[in-house]
Amino acid sequence: MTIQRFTRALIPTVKETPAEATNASHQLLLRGGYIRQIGAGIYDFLPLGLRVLRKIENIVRTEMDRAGASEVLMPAMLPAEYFQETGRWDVYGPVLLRIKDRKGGDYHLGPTHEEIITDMVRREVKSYRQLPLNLYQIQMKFRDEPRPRGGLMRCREFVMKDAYSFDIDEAGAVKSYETMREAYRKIFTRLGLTFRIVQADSGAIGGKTSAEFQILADSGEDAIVACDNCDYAANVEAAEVAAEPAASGTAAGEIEKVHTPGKGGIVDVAAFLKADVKDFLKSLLYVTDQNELVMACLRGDHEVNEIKLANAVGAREIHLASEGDVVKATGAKVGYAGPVKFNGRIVVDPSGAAIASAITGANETDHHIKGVSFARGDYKAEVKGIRSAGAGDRCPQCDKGRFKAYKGIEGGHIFILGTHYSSKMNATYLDEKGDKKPIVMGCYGIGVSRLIASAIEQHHDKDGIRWPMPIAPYQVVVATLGNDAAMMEAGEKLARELEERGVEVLWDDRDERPGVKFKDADLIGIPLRATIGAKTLATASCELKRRDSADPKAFDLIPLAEAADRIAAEVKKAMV
RNA sequence: CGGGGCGUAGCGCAGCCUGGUAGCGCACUCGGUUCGGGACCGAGGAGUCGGAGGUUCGAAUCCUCUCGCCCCGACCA
Repeated sequence: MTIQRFTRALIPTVKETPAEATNASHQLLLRGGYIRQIGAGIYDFLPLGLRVLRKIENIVRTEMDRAGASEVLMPAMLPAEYFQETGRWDVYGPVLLRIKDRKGGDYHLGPTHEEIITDMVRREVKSYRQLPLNLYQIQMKFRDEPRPRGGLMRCREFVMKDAYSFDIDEAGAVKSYETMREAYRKIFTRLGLTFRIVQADSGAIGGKTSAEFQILADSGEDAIVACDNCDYAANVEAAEVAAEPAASGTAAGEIEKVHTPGKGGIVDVAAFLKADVKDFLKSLLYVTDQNELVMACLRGDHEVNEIKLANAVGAREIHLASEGDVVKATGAKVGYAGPVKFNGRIVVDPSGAAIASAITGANETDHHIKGVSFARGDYKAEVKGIRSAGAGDRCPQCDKGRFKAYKGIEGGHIFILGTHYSSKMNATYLDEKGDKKPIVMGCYGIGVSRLIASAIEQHHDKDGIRWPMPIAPYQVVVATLGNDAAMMEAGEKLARELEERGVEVLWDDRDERPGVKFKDADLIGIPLRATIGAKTLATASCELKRRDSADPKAFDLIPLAEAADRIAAEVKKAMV
């Protein structure tokens, strides 16, 4: 085994923070010489970056194998016919990177591989005896993201582990799903990540059973809520809201019109009228994909959940109505819409319907109305849960706890697909009776390259990265201070002894001042640093410093004779 | 795709408003002094000023177009 010397490695660290990087992981990956940008959302992996990527891949691979899955490798470049078969060629839109070959044939780069794997299975699987089956791959995926960002956080080319399960029935699929869920739990734990398994919106492709593995980080793009009492956690998009008290109280008096000049926003009006935001009935106008105009009413302090709203009105997609549409529909400027005397479909959230005496827009510019009651019948509306869950809400599962809000990075997503693809692609098997049945599928993704960034978001300080041992590019860095023959010999010897004990070691043999070596070691984030200086060498010892120790100056002085054994033991212990 | 910003040496930036022929720090090369938390002195090398067109005696600077990148929003591993 050759010892990896710093002088023979490509580890181009930089002192200054590149301007384009705004989050910690992106900055540190660039500064530490892990990655370099090639284009928007396209990166080189330098040696250190690739080492971390491989570490993560291997953990994923071993746990997938342990869970009974088999690894395959599918092409990244795909003929259009497969996506055409399921209709995704048209549905996917511009995110699909399309290319033409020399003959003008349509191809694309794979953003995910449901069709291809389904094709593989339908060719080879004929009988229930061949099922269940779980196949996975670790491969580059391509998505022409509208907006790549955050370094490895959101790329156009990224490494993903995608697995697909095939079962004879729904019960089997659920079992496969549960197995994957458990495997994922192990994977994320072994990676040293703090995460939450979260109920998610499964998107357009059906499937009620779905979970996201959210890595908690302030820089995360997803908002999630988790109960402070039980294990319930959900993406706010999907979070259920505990049942609201039934619409009770009725307004005492009559509806009264109030003049609220130039006060469009709820907060402004509330301040102006000296009223509580919770007494407001917020009214928003939406347009569905079928061009239907819908008014959504919620309690003033709540936010609409557009996914729930779309489901509530039976639309595939909805978007806020334009200013012009609002004016046309309400006869007032934006900010004065309300359900009373509104001519059209209205959906009200239970918490909005429960307001005894609400303040809401008068559908007249610069005017609101007070004393509105749903119970009394001041307006007609469908009562449906359409608001997003938020911090402080009561937990729908245990009914005792309250929600806390977190930010998360979606590291993995698992869900049951059912027969969505298998029926379209005619992937069937014969059961015991000889009946032809569609295979029931599940799919399970992990954003492998994204996990590199996620891990750094969770493990860094002002000096650099603090890798968890299992995914560190090297486990130990040996820093020799000085380059006389005796020092070089001692450094090489320690590095070699560590190698012999299976420790991954980087020997910083550069002719650099101590400060430079220390700074680089901290930046790169290698968990353990063994330093041999002139003074320690004189006493045949070295210093062992831990990157994650609370006291940055703390270290153990250990004899060189014992160093390799002690360090190897410490590495082993940290490998979980 | 909507909104905002930036492209000047490998990296970080100044110069642009008020046109006059390109500069600072880091990095790099050579020499010397240093050597336990990103050393110092001296001497160097390095730039089609993102690209194209225009205005002008003269354009990094003004105008038009274009390409790229970053950030904020609608989508996703």
